[in-house]
Amino acid sequence: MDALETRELRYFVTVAEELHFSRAAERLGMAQPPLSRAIQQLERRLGVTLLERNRRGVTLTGAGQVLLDEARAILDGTAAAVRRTRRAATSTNRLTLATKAGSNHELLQKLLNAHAAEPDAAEIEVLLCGMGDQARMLRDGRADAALMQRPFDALAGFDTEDLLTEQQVAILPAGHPLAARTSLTMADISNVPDLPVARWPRQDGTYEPGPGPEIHDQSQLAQLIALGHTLAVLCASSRSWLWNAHTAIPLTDAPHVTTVLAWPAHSRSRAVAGLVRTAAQLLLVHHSPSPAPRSAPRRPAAAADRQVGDG
Amino acid sequence: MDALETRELRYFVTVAEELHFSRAAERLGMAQPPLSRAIQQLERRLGVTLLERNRRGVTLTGAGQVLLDEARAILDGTAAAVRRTRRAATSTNRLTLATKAGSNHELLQKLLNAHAAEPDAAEIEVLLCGMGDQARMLRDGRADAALMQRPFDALAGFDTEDLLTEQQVAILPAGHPLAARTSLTMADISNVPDLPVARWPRQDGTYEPGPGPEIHDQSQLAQLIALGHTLAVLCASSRSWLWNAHTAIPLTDAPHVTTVLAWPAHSRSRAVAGLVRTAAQLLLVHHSPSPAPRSAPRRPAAAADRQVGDG
DNA sequence: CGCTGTCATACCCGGTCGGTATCACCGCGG
DNA sequence: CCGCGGTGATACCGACCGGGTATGACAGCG
Repeated sequence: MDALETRELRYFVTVAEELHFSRAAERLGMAQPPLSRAIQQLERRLGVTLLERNRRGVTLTGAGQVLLDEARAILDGTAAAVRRTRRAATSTNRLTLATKAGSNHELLQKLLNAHAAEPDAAEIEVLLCGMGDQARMLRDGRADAALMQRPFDALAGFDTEDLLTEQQVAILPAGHPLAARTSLTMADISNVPDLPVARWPRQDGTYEPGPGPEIHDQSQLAQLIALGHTLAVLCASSRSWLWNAHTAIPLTDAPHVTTVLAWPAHSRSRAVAGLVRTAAQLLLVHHSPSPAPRSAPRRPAAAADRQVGDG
Repeated sequence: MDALETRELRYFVTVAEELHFSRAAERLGMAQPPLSRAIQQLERRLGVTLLERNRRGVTLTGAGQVLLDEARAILDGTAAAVRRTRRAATSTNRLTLATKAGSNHELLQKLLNAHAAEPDAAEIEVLLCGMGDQARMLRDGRADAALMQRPFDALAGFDTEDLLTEQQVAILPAGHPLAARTSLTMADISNVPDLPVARWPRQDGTYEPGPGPEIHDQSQLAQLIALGHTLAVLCASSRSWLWNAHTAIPLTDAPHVTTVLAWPAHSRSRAVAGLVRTAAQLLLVHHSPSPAPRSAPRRPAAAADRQVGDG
């Protein structure tokens, strides 16, 4: 009745992407007829038509769109499962921490120091990656944990531990008139004629249109600001890598940014659990206790936060 | 090199659960030799030993434990994919909302009313389920959205929209001495000799040991409290279903409970998006604007919250 | 009205999945 | 010490099914 072999999902995803059986078959390295048959079988078993075969082309039905999303997630999941399993077999008591290159220098340093001081600590390999890549690394099993930022990064599907909340600041070329101000608002900087705001890639790697330059990494951004070609809004800890030619001005009305330690929601890795524990302790040391009484420092293991009470 | 057919994962999970090839084969409705061979192939392809075959029994290796978790998630995912696809095919512009039976009556009512008033609103089927079942319903594709509570429910893997944050209250039998108080603390109620605190099931359905009765649903709890056999800690909105024989006393030091609307993180359903939108509007109407400037009301569609700025 | 290009159908072959029989090994008890 | 029961592994075999080739049905188009 139900089976959904990954082979079928691979086939379906390819066809759904190409919307063309012959091309899909070519991409899959097989002939077109067996591919058609496989999709037909899949549709028969599900009792659902996934593709509308009109004259001149194939289109996805609503159900097909749903299955496409699901299938992609499943295939990514299996690839991640392979990687995680292989990594678990080869490197025990090691762990890969993904972090944005050139971001949160000090926090990372503190975290690594604290963790190294811990007895029986796992060896940490730091994986520097581009802008939104931590989520992908975490999702596909190339990393065990990551430093990410709310609300910028997509945290869905991860457990997180808040590490540091900070204001955002505007980074301007030092000589610019606005650089003399002691504070700014979003309105102040959103329409400066000679300083278009820098544009970051979105989740899918594309950029929304706008006058500002497209940013790929932090060093490029630093250069562009120093040259007076753009301004950027960053979290306050970015001050650590500013140049002399830069000025950072606090933004009063920009949303706060919270740097979090994130890990796959169902992780049971002892190494990750250890890192989260040290991170939580780090938090207690450097900040006042959180205002609302928290249930308990979350551990990745059981996720069993359920306590007393309910409604 | 890598493939991971779901058939193999099913086999591996069964063997890992039974830790016994013959029994696993029996459960799978097949003979033992092909099962052994399938697992061997899997291990060879992964290049990882998943099971340690000692004399007298089979044990999981570390990598095997990792793959077991991953495989379970993948298999659950495929089952959910089938359900979601079938539901998408049959019922368009319908949506199933899972909620704890007898909980958040008023909020649910408001949400449904607001949504019904919306033009072009999807038809909502309310699925009442037991204590922690909403997460499962959401995960396995039987529901499209759910009302859940932080920090009690496991929200990992879901996108959420906060709806209502409230204090917790202690529910006591009306005649009890403590019922005369105007407020209580957790310490006050944790060790009342004649009123052990009620125990709820954990994620896995088991109960942690303790003197109080094991609670299965809200009506049972109400009865037990009225009889003077237990007390319970619930969120304030539970007052709506209290009996005359009950008294609700605010708890000053219990963590606040937030009721959230949750949906699968990658959902692109238009119907869910509509519900989330009305929920967000409901929020704006009934509460003051949130203290911290939020980026934007999150929509399930793109999840593209990434905006200006980064670090 | 063929020509082209689409997906579906018909048919065949070979790999592989699963079954049966058996082996190798170990612990145990007579 | 030697069978006996019970484990998983191996050997072999048949049948099914996944894949290939050839071809059909059908629509758009020059």
